[in-house]
Amino acid sequence: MIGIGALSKKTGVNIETIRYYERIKIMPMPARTQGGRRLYDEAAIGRLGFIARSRQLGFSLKEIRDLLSLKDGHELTCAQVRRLTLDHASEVGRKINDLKKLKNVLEDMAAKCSGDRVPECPIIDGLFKGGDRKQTAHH
Amino acid sequence: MIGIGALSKKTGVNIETIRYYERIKIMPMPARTQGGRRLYDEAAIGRLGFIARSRQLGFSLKEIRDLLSLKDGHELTCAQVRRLTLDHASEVGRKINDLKKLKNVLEDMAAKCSGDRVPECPIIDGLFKGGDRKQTAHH
DNA sequence: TATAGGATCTGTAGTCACTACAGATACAAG
DNA sequence: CTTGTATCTGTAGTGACTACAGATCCTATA
Repeated sequence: MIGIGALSKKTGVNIETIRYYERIKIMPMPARTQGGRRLYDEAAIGRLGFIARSRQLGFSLKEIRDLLSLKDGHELTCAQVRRLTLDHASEVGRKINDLKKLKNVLEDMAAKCSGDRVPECPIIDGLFKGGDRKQTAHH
Repeated sequence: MIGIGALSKKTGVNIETIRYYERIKIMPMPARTQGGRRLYDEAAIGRLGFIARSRQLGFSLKEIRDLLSLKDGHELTCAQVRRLTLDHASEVGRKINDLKKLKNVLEDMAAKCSGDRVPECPIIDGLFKGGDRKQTAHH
């Protein structure tokens, strides 16, 4: 049984964030000392670690909730978890491609710029007369 | 002089977002009809297009404000714009690398999963017993 | 000319995943 | 027993929007 500070250190999750997770019910309400401090057991440590690692892998809290519902109530099949993971992976792949294109554009723009103190900046100009294309959803 | 609907169509920026940009003063207050509807001129169309394209390139509204202050008051030198752009590009590069690693982890996890309805899911298990490493800031 | 419908108006609240703060209490070390 | 740190609760702020309610304006058709 450890306190919130120790849990924070163990998992790398901010104290405020741990309390936030409790508030949104992704972490269960922990035991308390007679003085009111939170006390976490092994299960809580494992669960928070799971959440932290999943967040690092870019899963949303909603997705993590789905993942945890498998563990908690066996509501999802393993195949569904696999699907969720692969969907997430290809989403990441799409994001990588978007960002690569983006990086090229930025570097091309910067290459055209001499760095001198000229009244017209090619980067600003380029951004201004770029035509009106549709926006590509990447979030 | 066009209305907000036409401006939205022209730039691909949501009407609500245009009003939001006005509220946070990144777009100037437009002229109005006698009935109170917003009317946008060429300058406004250009400015919103600039903002939209910059957002697509992943610049924050704060960065865009900096960029625009060059155009508005010539407060930034071209060299500073170049710096901003290249910093942003290398930030994007870092993000690409993070995401590539991430994609590998996800795909490795999914590969270990048979897809059968087994009581223990290797993905969930992997996430649970991953050890406690520090979180890498990627935002 | 009346009216139905769309477009637009204002203002506020919700989203996501946190983070920050204020003021009160608990607890451990000297 | 005091001092200092850790934790408590509750609320508000962040960024970049998005959504809604209820009012008003404008236009096209009957």
